[in-house]
Amino acid sequence: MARTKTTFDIFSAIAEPKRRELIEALAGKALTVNQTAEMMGWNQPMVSKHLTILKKVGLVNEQKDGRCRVYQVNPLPLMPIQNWVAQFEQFWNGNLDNLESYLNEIQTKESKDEQ
Amino acid sequence: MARTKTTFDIFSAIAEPKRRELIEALAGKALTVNQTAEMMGWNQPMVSKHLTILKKVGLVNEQKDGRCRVYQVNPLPLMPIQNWVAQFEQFWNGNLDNLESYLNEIQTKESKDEQ
DNA sequence: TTGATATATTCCCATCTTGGAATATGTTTT
DNA sequence: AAAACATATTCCAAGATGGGAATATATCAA
Repeated sequence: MARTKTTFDIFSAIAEPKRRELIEALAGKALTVNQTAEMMGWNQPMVSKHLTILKKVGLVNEQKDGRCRVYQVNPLPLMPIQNWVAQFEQFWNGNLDNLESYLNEIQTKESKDEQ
Repeated sequence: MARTKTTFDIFSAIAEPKRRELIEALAGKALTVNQTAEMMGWNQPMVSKHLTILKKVGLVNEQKDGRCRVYQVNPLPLMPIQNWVAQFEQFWNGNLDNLESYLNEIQTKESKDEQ
C-alpha cells in the first residue's frame, strides 16, 4: 500500500529523471561527489542522496580515496531492463511489416468503433 | 518536491511491478477488463486503475465494444527505454573484453582500498 | 589539537502513490 | 423503465518520496 520503494529494483531506481541524468553524466567516468555536484549544478547533499540509491541497486560503485569518494557507473544491473523491453522489440525492430499490420489492425478497429 | 508522477513518462509508468505484469499479460492479446482481472487474479478496479495509467502514457490502446472495453498493448512507447539503456550496452554486449577489463579495473581499485 | 574539507545523514514538508471499499457511469437486456 | 452487467471513479489510509536546510561524520592539513 504505497509506491514501490526506489531501491526495490532497477526499474524503480531509474524512474527518477535526475538519477538517469546522473548515470549519463557518470558513464565511463570516475567522479567525486563534489565534482559531480559542480558538473550537474546540484548541491552536494542531493548528489549524495541520489548516489546512495544508485549504489544500493548496484548501478554505481564507490571507491574511497582519502576524504573523497569516487563514483563510477556499473551498467550491468541495467540488463534486466534491456531484456524486459526486448520482449516487445519485434513490434518496432527489424520487421516493419509486423508494426504496420499492427497499426492497421488498430486503425481498423478504431474506425469500426466510430461508426 | 515529491516523486515523479507515474504518468510523467514511460520510465515512471513501468516502475510499478504490477503494471509490467499487466503489459506482459496483455502482450499480443486483446482482453477485456474483466478477462484481465480474472487472468491476473486482481479485482476489477485495480485493473482499471493500472490500465488508466498505462493508457495515459500510451502503452495500451482502448477499444470500446458494447459495454466492454478491450485493451491491447502498444509497445512503441517503450522505445525510449530501449534507446536509453542501449547507451550502456557496450559494457555487457558483444565486447566481453570491455566488461572484463572493466571488472578487473574495479577489482584492482577495490583491493587497493583495502590496504 | 584545531580548523578546513568532503561526504553522508537527519529532519521536515508537500505531494504522490497503491490498495480496498464503496459508488458512479454507461450499456445491454428484459 | 428496471435490472443486470462492465467499467471507471471517488474516498480513504498508510507509506514513500525528493528537496531544502541543518547537522553529523570522517579525513586531511597546519
